[in-house]
Amino acid sequence: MNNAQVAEALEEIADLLDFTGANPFRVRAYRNGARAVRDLAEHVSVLAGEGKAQLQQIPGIGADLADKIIGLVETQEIPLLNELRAQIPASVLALLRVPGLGSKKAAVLHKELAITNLADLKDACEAGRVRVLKGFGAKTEQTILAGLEIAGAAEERLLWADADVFAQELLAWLQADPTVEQIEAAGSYRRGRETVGDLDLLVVSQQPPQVMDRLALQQSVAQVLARGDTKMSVRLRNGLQVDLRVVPAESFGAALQYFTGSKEHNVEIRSRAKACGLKINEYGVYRDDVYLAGRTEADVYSTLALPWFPPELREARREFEWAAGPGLPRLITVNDLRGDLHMHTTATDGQATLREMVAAAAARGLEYIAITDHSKRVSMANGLDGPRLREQWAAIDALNRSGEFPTLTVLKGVEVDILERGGLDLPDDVLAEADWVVASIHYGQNQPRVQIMARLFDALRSPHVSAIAHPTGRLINRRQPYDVDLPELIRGAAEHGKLLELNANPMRLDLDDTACAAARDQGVPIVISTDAHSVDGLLKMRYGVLQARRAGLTPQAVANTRGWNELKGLIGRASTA
DNA sequence: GCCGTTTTCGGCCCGACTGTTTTCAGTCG
Repeated sequence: MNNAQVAEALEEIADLLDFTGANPFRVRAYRNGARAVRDLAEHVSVLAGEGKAQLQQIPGIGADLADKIIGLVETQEIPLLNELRAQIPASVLALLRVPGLGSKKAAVLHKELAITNLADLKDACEAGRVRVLKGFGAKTEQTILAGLEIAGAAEERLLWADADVFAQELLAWLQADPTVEQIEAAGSYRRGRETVGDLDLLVVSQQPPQVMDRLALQQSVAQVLARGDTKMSVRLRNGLQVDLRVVPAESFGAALQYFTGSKEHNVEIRSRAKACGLKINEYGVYRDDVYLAGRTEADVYSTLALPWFPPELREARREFEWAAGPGLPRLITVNDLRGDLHMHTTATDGQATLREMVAAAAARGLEYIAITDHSKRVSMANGLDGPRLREQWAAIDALNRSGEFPTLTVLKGVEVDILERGGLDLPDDVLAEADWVVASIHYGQNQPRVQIMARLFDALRSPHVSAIAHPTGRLINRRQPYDVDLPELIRGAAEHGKLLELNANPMRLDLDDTACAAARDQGVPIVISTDAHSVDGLLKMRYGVLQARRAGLTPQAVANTRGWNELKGLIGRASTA
């Protein structure tokens, strides 16, 4: 039973309790518990084995949830969950995904009309049976029908990189309005989440209606969902919802703080404010209704004796602990990175030649790059065998010697496949000649965990391997990662002195922020690499950096902030953490 | 159900907008 499964069970209890009209704070307690377990770097099942007291160390897990988790780990079930499932069909929970339907209205639909799934709901709306219910009306019925389309359309969150395109477009569009004095995008986009569910835009203007009119005219806006004096919501053609808030200048910082979130971070902030006799809302910080601050975020935080938090840290994980103790980490930036250690060329499945990649990297100011084309097992990509690889390495030697790119060192590398039956795809004598070897799994991804781990440890034990590339095999929104025991992999990397790669491809980011933080805590250096298959691919570094920032990584925690000679010294050196 | 530099009980962030209401509940972020 892994953390995700335990978290899912607690989340399901929260959903079902919510549906039954349970105490909302009890519902929230289950949700908080689920989140705490999901964010845990260790195995919750291991902690459960060590006893109740261990589990209760986790913030958000009390005596009751600890018992339930222990029971779940031991018996694979939670009696409360079984009872709730018997009471409420699983398909009913789908109703909660319809925008505009919360637990209260959904429960009424289930109870009064015996609606158990989305198809029932559609029928009932079309037959006019919903509008006659108490608290519902014709308008609600229409809202539900419109919402059903969205719920049905497999509501997918946008990748941050895709949301970024729309955010920049909308910001530029609104910026052109002369009454717009300040503008910023907030929400999960500003926090740099891997995926973004909606965009929050914040504007200072003396003329809110004019700004709202302008937003409605933007070419990608399909529909205005709601519009008031200060707030407007629209839906873009691609389905993305955009919320616009117009606030006075003295409230801009408070509103930016508020709408950046996360929700959990804000709950903590407001609780603290309340404890000091202050009130914080999106308009400012108040004592007895007297305005104290709100113009900038730093002003707001300083009323609570807190530092300004980089948005990437605002998840109510460890930022408050850091603020109270050692101070916030100096987060890594793109400019800290001096090399890129994973990229492909036309020798295998890349779109640019060796020379083109090298020229682009030099133009970007990188000090070193490793060319890491695929090995022969990856036949679809025309992977390299020993002779072809040595041929490429000879070309790299010649390029380095030529002096054509004096500021850039090109390293002889390879992305060697970890074979299905274990072992590496190239002989030791070839790998021994490389400057840099990343090992990764491409085939046999459905194998059981023990087998996957055995293969990964084959790579960790090889004296020639420098780093494990895409250690979880995750593809966001696409495919389940392979079954890897991440804490064990991190321990193995620490023991054998290997690095772990954070793939900067925004569709991969296969070490999530929790995993990055766990590696940091175990003293395993992270290497952020683009895995570029084209010249433009080299620009993706910033997506990986965003992920590293969310994990609170400093430049010291990331290997390729160092010069190549220093980085080389990290490989094979067992961690001291 | 969790939690405690006022508390082991009584709190738990706060406001905008909508629709169905004649003063407010539900939903959302």
